[in-house]
Amino acid sequence: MPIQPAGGQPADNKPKTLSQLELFRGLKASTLEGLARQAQTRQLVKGELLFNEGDPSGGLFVVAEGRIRIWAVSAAGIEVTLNVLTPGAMFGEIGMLDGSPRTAGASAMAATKLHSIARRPFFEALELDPQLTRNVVEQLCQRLRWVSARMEDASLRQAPERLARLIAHLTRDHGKPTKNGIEINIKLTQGELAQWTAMSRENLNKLLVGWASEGLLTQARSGIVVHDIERLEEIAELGQ
Amino acid sequence: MPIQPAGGQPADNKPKTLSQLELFRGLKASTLEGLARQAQTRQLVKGELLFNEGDPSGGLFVVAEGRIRIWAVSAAGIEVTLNVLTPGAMFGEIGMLDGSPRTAGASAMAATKLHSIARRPFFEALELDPQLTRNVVEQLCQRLRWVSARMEDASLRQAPERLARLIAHLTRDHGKPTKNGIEINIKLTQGELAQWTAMSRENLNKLLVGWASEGLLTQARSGIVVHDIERLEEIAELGQ
DNA sequence: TTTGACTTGTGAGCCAGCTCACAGATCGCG
DNA sequence: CGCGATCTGTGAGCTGGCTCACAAGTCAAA
Repeated sequence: MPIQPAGGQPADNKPKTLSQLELFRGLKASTLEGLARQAQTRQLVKGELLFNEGDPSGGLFVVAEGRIRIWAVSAAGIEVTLNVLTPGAMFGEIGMLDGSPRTAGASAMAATKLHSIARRPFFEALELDPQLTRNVVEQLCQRLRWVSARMEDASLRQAPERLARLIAHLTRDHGKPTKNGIEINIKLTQGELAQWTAMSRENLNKLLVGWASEGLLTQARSGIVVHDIERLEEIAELGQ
Repeated sequence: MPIQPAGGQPADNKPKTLSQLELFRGLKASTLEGLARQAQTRQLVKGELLFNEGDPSGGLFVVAEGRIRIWAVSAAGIEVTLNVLTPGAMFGEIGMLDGSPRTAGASAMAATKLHSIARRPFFEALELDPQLTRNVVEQLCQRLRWVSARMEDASLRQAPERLARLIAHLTRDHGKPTKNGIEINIKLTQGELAQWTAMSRENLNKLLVGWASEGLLTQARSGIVVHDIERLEEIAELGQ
């Protein structure tokens, strides 16, 4: 299942703040201030678990620095990455809004700084500022479309297609042009990429090596460098 | 991908009206009347296409009688059923809310009666009744959880697990107890079930025949009769 | 009640992608 | 600098689920 970073936030690595979120766009200054005042900041070390599937839901989180992985586990214990969130992305809002327990786990893939907003102040802000409600609906719709698209991917696409789609998206959202291609500087191991695309590490490796030998991309220490984004998108669309 | 009927509406076959929808629960009588007055009714024949992926979005629809199938198509032309909606279910609300084009197709699996509400009157009602906004958010959250769960299914579960999950859910939502088991009287061909669980018709048939020979269920003309729901849920949870 | 069009049941063979089993490359830390 | 630990690269099977190819039911309309 190729899951792309949500929202398409720009990929610079500066710490992100609440006011930069889509969700809070166009709010009254007073509402925004109120929320910011009540927000907590939290620091996670690499690998630290933020919450588990089934935990009671609290507030929503915003990634300020680092990387958060959202995952689910099958009955057989296989873990699949549902999403990897980079600075500026928001998560946990569903649990906050409807109060039901978390449906997936979240943990830090690196040292990560988070902002969090508890349910109470958020609902107070909802009362005070009708724009926030509109934003919430808009964000939910967007999330829903995104998840639905992922679901189609998961059931309609073959492994190479899924991987190509993921890399193409990462290139678009996080790519930095260099002399001989576009570099994706999010450092992900092949194992992490494999979980993300729901395939085995070995299979992923073979695909990557194959594409590298065709000159489509190179694997550098810093990340993948894409040389032929057109061809990659072709594979993403049509398979092989 | 085992997709279960959304919302868990009761399975009786009486025509459904707008006022019975979760989305419209607790509204002022005047709001409800206004919406009802503006609602259109539409009759579809078996197989008729309501909308296609990519079509501009109009209003939302409510199934009054019959059955609507929501589907997506892969680049290779394979069609997967994302959902089958029975009376009382609502769909198309995302397009209505955010105005983006339809992300999946919808067509009638049988003669079907629909109510539809256009964007304009809905947004007017949103202004007039704050309860409607709350309901919208709640419904969106529910839908989102549901789609996410389906996505997990799609990438984490094997074919037998997916099928068992679907049948277990259909049993819960649409089952009628009879002398020797619970009968699911939604008539679906094996081909339709196969699309719904994203597997081949042949594979599905083999699973069904296998389970029948173990006494887990029988295939009757009227639908499937489940004899051993516990065992079925066991397979749904753990595979084989 | 016959006939054509769907459905259901089943076997044979194939193949993408998985697991298992290593070898070599790198990386971070004492 | 050296040494576990973690990644990356690859080959050898295995297998779930797919396609293909029919035979045998069922059902609805003439």
